[in-house]
Amino acid sequence: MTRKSSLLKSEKKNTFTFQDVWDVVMLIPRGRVTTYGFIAKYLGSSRSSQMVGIAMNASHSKNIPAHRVVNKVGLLSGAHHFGTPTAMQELLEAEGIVIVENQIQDFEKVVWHPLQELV
DNA sequence: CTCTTGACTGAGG
DNA sequence: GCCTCAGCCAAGA
Repeated sequence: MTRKSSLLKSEKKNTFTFQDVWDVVMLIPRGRVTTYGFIAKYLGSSRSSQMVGIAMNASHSKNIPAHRVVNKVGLLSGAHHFGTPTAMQELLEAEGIVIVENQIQDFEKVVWHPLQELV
């Protein structure tokens, strides 16, 4: 069917819940990272990247590899929310990622694109 | 119901 | 590269 009309009107809200974010984060391969923006875009709301960050804040005590999510330039913007200021960096380094001054080196080589690689 | 809080991002200057 | 502004919206108080 033609969904032209249904797209013009809101056929479905492009919202997502914390659980949706966590589901995607758990798919990030070991030794790779992704960004808040990519997750938001994958979930159909590319401008809601900040919601992804809030979801990460709520992921404490859960089995979520939140350390594999960084901001668009490879900066460990969420490092402060781990137990110690260096916990996030140490987790990433344990997976082979090189970090200098809170910034991932060779970011383009380790970033994981859900839209491309998750089909 | 209202209001605040953000681990963000893209555009414009 | 820097800074500011506005859009985005779930969750909790």
